[in-house]
Amino acid sequence: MKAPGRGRAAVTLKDLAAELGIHVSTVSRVLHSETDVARGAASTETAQRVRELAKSRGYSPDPHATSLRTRRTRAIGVIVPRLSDLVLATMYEGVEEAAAESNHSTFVMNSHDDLDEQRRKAEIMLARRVDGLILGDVHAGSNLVDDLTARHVPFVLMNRRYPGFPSSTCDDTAGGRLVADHLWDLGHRSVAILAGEPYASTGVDRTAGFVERWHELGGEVPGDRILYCRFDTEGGRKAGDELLALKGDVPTAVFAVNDFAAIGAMGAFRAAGLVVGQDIAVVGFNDTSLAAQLPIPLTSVRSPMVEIGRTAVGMLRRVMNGEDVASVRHAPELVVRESSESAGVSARRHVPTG
Amino acid sequence: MKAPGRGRAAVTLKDLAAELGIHVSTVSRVLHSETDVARGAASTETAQRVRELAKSRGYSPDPHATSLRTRRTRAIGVIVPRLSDLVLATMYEGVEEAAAESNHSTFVMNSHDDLDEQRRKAEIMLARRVDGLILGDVHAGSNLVDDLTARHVPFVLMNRRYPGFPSSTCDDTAGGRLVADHLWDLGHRSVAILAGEPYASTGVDRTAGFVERWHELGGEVPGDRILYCRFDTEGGRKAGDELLALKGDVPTAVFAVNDFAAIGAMGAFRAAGLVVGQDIAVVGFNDTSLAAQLPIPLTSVRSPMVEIGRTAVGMLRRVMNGEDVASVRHAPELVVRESSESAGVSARRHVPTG
DNA sequence: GGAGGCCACCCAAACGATTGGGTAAGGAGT
DNA sequence: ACTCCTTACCCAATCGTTTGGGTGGCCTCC
Repeated sequence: MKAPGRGRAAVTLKDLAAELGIHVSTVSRVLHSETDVARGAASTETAQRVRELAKSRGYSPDPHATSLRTRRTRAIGVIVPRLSDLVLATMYEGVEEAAAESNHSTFVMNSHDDLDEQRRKAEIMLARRVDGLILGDVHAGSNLVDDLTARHVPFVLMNRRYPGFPSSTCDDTAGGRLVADHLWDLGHRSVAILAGEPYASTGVDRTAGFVERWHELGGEVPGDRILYCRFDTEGGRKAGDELLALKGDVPTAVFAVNDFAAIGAMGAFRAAGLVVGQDIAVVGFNDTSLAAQLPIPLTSVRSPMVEIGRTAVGMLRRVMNGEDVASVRHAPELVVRESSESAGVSARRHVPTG
Repeated sequence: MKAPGRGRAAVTLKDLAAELGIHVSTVSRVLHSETDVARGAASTETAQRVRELAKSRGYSPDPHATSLRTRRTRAIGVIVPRLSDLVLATMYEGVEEAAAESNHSTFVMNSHDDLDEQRRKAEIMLARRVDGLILGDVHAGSNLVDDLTARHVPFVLMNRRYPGFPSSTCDDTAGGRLVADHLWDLGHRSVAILAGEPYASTGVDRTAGFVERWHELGGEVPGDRILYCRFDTEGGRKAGDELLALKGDVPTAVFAVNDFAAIGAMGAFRAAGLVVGQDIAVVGFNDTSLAAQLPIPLTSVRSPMVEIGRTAVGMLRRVMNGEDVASVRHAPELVVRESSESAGVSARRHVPTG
């Protein structure tokens, strides 16, 4: 009669030791150092027997006993705004892959981009005694990073950067510049930016890169043509509607710092009778799998999301080792599609609104 | 001089006990039973002092020590095909919420819908000694569920069902029937189904529900009009192209068992010169946040994804308690939008392909 | 043939929390 | 005055691993 629902008493070192008639510490040492016979812990022959028995009994070390003893868990915590954001979910896939390769597990939690929740989730992770944290949701000006530093918690940033702390991000500034060049070359001179949330470096840097390059080229971006918005379709839709409601001409091109916002904006434009790719060019960011498959395929800046996640893990491992690491900004790449293929000069400049 | 990168020696029960001059077991008992003073473990006064000190020192119990002793981890493992699938990511949000409420942590891993990887990930979770598993990626006919049962691992299914095992899913059959009624009422008589992967009960049930109701209404669905496809835009695009390449008339309505597949199909239709919502009706499934914001808003069946995740946690807790639980099928709801608003009778029946 | 050096192990103390069983002091009951 | 009960604690084993430090026996070397 066993406890209902729970079962399978795991095989322990002690079990193996007893069955082999040797001491548990010997077994431990043999199993611990995979390759060589840990500093003469046992004879080659004994080591062989140990490993065979361990395998046949399906021994797997109890991670809690190990952690208790070694003070490390081989677990890392990941906090993202929300996994239902495809961008973060994809980065997390990279994190999971890379973590698995170095024999680490990952905990992931959603902070919903809320400052309190970020803290709360971080505390939960630390209470779980993770070895380090990857923060994918850092807010500009948040002091969480300072607090974690003061507490000597090893962590790195992902997706969004924060000056002075190591981060694995896309080179968002460069991405913004790519878009500026592209639209300028097409002849566009009147543009607007759906800039994302002001607390996220992603949107801020993409916008800044665009504006910087646009100025270099001799263009200008009026302040009211930079609209903050959420990083999802709904946010893009709203910002698109706002843009159309502004006094003055509708711009001939729109740069949305996120594919989903771009999709939402495309909906708004279409509802207003504009044909995207013809009357108005739209460019997104991240080149999510959707972009290429949309009814009107979306021009977008490809960011290596999986790689960003993988890099974050590598950096975190180094930080956990006490090394200093430098931030990595992954190079983006522009992928031109139908949504911005027509030249700006041929685009309608004056659109009757309403 | 402290170890680089790592730090903050956690305060332990022993520390508290020493400072109060009482025994560690007394402290444990006081802190353990939140409300009452555990079966007279300490005086009200002492209990008070203990709790105050614990709070001021920021005591948080070492989960590994606890797990080692109690043989339970308060962690549950979640396996999904991929978190970059918005549907699963959203369900996972429900899981995370509900788990947090009952003081459980969650590990989540991607199996990429690969049978070997499912097993591998499950083993990793079990090696981590999770208390139970939530499988969001079960394949029809896979024997993983039987193996887990044989090993007395508590688990429940989510998203996809498997006869004979408890699952929290959408009532996919009912969802399929809703779509059949909707399209039939609009006058459509020639339909096709993008049915998803044959190993996923979601697609299979949605398809079966549709076909069943369609037959009841007097319609028919030729076998070659049921196309299997991946649950993403690319899969939908391919299946859409295949559909258009079939001999015979293009159907007037298409039911894609997944919003992303629907979006991909819409791309294929548009590329072929068809206007979705006019020449051809398209209906998706899940009513993801994208559906409403698309340039051509997509009719979709809303499934309560967060609730499905939450329910899975509740069920798993009961299973872990050794209780028997019944599967839950959450009721879906049809949300009609522009992509299927025009009547089928007025839709073009003969489309020149190419 | 004695010193020294492996070799192949064993011993035992941790790590932090839980928990079944004490036990001493004080009061109540008879 | 004796027993019996509470109250308010303490004791110690235990969970499974890790790891610094032994310790015999055998071999080698000069």
